[in-house]
Amino acid sequence: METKACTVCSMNCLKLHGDEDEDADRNKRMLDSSRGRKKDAASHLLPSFLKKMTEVAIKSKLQMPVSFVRNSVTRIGKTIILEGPSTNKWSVEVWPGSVQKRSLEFRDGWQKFVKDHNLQIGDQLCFTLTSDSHFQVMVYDESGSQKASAMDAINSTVTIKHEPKHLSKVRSDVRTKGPEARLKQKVTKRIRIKSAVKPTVVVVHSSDSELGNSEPPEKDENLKEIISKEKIQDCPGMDGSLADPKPLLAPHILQGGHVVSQRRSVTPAEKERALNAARDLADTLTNPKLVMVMTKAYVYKGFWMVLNKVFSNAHMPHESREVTLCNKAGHSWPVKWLFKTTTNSSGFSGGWRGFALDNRLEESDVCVFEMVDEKYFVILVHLFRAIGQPSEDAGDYRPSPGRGRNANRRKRKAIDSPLDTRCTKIKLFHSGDLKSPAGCSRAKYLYHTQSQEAENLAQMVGCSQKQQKDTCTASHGKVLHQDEGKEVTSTAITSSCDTDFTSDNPSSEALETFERRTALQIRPLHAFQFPRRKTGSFRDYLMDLGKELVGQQAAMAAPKRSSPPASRKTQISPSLEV
DNA sequence: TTCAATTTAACGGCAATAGG
DNA sequence: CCTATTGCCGTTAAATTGAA
Repeated sequence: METKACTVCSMNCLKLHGDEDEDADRNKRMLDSSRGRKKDAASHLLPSFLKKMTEVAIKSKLQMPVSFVRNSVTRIGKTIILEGPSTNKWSVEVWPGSVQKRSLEFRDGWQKFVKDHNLQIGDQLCFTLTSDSHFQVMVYDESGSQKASAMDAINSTVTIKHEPKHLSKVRSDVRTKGPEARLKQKVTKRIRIKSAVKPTVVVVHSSDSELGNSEPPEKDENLKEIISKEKIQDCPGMDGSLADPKPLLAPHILQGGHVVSQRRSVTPAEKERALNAARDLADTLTNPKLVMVMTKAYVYKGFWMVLNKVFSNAHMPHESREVTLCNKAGHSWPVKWLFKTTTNSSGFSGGWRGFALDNRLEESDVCVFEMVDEKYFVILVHLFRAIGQPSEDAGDYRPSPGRGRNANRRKRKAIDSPLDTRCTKIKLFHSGDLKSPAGCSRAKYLYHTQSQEAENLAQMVGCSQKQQKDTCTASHGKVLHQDEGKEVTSTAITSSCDTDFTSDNPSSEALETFERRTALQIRPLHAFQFPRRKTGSFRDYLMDLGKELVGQQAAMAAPKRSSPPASRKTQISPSLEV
């Protein structure tokens, strides 16, 4: 029987991916607007970067800025199109950066572009990513004037490769040739080797939040219904015409972890308008709701989103736990809710930063937090921008891999996971019949999964909790950062332990089941050892330091600030205890 | 409410080690 | 000698806390 997508699903899919004709139209509109043929307020929001031509850029390759690549990597394929001021196009291959590995470089085909545009050292080029793998390039000379010789440049080869039509293709290309290529190759290689020696599998528990589970709880029918209804209302496609996809705001620019707003200052009238629009919507909502105007501390730095005390007490959990924030496009972000009894300033902590960045929140924007599920604490966030459209912004902003450790974890999960996308960590160990020392793989080689099934499987193979020393962070005497030109040092020694679930004696039946269901070869662990290395000089230093600290505990107990709460794991590494 | 200090945890880099 | 593996060290982003 033929299965057909329902109307709403089809519309959402088209809104998301577009179709060929629509893409062409959309691209054309964007290009027109960015060339000034047609005024479009959204044109300045397209991701772009500026490059001054150097000798290297003239002779061989051009490197994209790391920050640009970081924010737009999913939109840059192996082959990209450069559209010059003449509107002619050049096909250029993109390679991982040879100097700055987190960057990407224009290589094959770039020389042709340089030659055809008669580019010289000092020329300045503005690259605007107008659609996936499609850059519009403006060329200026050293004085800042548009370069006349580039205005009518002709592609001397006219062998433009087809532009990627689907994002999935682009992502595939990026995975093959992008900056993550090395990681993939390395991991793939490792998997092959591990398989060859029949690794033992140990399952490690991990929370959903840690692994960036971005889907709302399945039982959240209330939210589904709300979003579904609103999508239908929002989408003119119900009458047969598709909605014109609104361009999304460009990702925020970060400096030192803080957002550097690229937006002009907001007028009092605009603030008032956004607030009124939010209040108007709030008045129509039947669920518990809270209207909040964003401040710098919420969305630019710190990212500590404190909620109104009355609302918190009435509707938020009276304990610290994970909640789910959703935007109107239906995407969700797991966010840590920190309940503080002492200061009465409970709020969103871990995860809120990602939500704020992904949804391009800015100061003076107004959020209406609508509690759509008080059982699972699912909150729908309606966004009203101080600058821009007067109505609610229902832009299709999605959880991004972001930056930092969570980002890498998500990226790795996407690349490596041999299971489905929702399973717990799988840790590979050598089997005991290898002559090399048995030892744990390092965290960076862990597989990440998060399903209840995998957790059950872990128990099935007889896993038990095991404390395993993984890392010891010692910052004593090291310069941590600069504070007003003065070096600030830390006197703390901290250690952290991974809590793993391992098994010394799993049943063969359980292992077979696990092997069958995970498609991984596993074998009982005969010897579970962590060989210790020779004592190094730094280790000696730490040992001495540990002794010293034990003798000076009284002195250490008087830090600049009050002592940390008992829950904190401030301790000297077990290996340092004397 | 804001913000700086502190803690936590991921992971890159490197060196030691083992095996071919 | 080369390659693969793995433990340790150090850095850093993100999370958390409490004082101002």
